[in-house]
Amino acid sequence: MTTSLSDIAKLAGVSVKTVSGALHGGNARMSTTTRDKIREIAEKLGYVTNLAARSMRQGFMPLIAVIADELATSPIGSEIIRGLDNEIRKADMAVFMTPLGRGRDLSTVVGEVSRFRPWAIAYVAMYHKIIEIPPGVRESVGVLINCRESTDSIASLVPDEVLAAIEITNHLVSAGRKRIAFLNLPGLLAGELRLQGFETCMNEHGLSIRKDWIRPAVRRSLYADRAHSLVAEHVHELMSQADKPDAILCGNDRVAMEVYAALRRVGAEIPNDVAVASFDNQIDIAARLDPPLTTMALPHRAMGRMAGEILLAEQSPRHLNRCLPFQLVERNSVWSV
Amino acid sequence: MTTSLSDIAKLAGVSVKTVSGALHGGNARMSTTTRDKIREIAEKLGYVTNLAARSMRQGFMPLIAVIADELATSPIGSEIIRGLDNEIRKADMAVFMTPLGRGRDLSTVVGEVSRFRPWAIAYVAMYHKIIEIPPGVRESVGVLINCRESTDSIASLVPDEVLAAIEITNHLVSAGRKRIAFLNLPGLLAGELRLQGFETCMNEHGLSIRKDWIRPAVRRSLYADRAHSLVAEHVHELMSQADKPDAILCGNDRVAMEVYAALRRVGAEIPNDVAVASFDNQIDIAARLDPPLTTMALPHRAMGRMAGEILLAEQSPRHLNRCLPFQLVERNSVWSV
DNA sequence: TTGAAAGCGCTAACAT
DNA sequence: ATGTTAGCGCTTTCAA
Repeated sequence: MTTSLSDIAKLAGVSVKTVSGALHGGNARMSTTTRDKIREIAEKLGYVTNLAARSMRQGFMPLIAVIADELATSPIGSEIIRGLDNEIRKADMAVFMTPLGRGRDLSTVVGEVSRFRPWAIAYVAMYHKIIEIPPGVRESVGVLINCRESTDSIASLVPDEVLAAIEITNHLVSAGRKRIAFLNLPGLLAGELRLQGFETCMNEHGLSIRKDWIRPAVRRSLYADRAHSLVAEHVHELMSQADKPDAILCGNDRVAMEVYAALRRVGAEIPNDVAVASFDNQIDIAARLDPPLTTMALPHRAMGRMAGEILLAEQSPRHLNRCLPFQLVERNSVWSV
Repeated sequence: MTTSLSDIAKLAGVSVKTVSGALHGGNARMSTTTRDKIREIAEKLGYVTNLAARSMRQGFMPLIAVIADELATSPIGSEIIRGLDNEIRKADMAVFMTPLGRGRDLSTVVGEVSRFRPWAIAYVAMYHKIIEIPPGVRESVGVLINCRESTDSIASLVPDEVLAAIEITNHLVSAGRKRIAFLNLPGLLAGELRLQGFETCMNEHGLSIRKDWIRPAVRRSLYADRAHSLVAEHVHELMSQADKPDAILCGNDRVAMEVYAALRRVGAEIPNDVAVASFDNQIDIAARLDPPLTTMALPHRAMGRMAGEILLAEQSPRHLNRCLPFQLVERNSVWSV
């Protein structure tokens, strides 16, 4: 069926070990002639390393198992994966992604993926949250991405929501906006932290924070598609006041998308009448809105990359919690061009 | 470190084979007492099957490797994966996804994933296309998803674009629309086929097809984010004619999103003045537009599921090409509610 | 019903 | 510079 080292050894008239050294042992010393001969034969026979066999000796498969929060419809996960993949590829590892869901809880799934004997297991949440990892699997999980434990007993990587809110608010203020409304995501950790940042920044600039201009973008606490959006009515109310906002900060790009529609309906122009800014940089949406949306890009790629570094490190730190900065993506919804 | 069958065997005072039978051999006949005792010990020791070791005997790992077209930012892939995952999970297999990209061509990646000895390899394209699989790896790939070879030498699953276009056009016509414009995706197989369906349906209804109402949504042939969108000007032109369209069929949901904005700018209401319909059902967009968008959902899930069936079948068919139907998702952009 | 032993493909330790 | 051997954890054949 498939070619093995011993097949090659037989044809080359050498021992299996020599073949192993020639093909895999980068530092194995041997005559160039034998090495070349072996490689030639391997090539001709279409030899492919059997990693399962190798793992029997090494004790692990060159795999990083990634367990995702929910059955990720989201493009969110893919950026994280890409960052992680880029990083661990250097160590000749591969990522192996599995979703939770439908009665498959974390413990179950950790058990399932452990059967493959991955080098490490990462857990990634689809939105920034605090989670509880069951004690039984706590030792198995090497890093938490986009979430953290309340006790921080596992290394974790999260976006710096507070800083992001400060930066984007700052950006609005630099653009001369003083009357900023915030259509936030209710019941979400991200929303809570961003509100902190928003208030901090407004205070620093000596700008007044109008409590009734800070509103939830959706009715339900979870920002699902079916959640009833409150954007249209909020925008309508805000814009029919005598004292209108000159900027609307949005909980995420999808909220911004609805804000665009609502603003258009009340005849307000973006950004001349009202600047719009947001969080996420969901590329399909942000780049395609008219005008293209200025938004804070989540550090998904960076979280993936750092997760890789942590998992490959000699000494994986356990009690590390890093907040990674967002990146401001300037488009045309804040400055009039 | 990790518990092995022999550890359990020692503790239970039985042979390894007996343990293997008790834990994995569903049909292995043995006394209930030994079986229970073994299972209890395994549980206590936290035994986890080593699939790599098993694969040494079986010759393969219980993995389906999925090679994706491009570094999938897209949520597109995830629905396919979900369908596939659901299906192959029944056979206790797992999916293992790897993207192409940056000098990692198909042959290379097939080689890479083959080292894991997966049960089968699937290839999935991010958009419907005809591809060329290099002869060297043609035997390794078990199924093509969302694409097909020109020679159909590998089983393939694609969306039925023609039928979808017929159905959505039909839907528009049933809603009383007679003057339908089509902002199609240029240079794409999907666009070509959908145009066929559109024309077929219009002809069947005896409706006139105005050539200058069939326009490309973007300038470049590839529908990338940076591609220059022509939507705004097209809509503006179309709507400033005396004889305006009463419906606009869009190449995909992102085009529809821009059409919404453009229609709003010219003061046209959806769906009263102009109905809008589309292809894709990109959920983040379609469900959130105002009004929510009626669109043909791609059969991603179904393609994934069928791919699983094909790969698990005793006799994987090679020369099969199946066109799977889209599903009409009615929202509020066609019928006025 | 259970045990013993071989062998899957590979690498590491020890020999030559 | 190369060969020999053992053994990773599992399943399978052959014995008992």
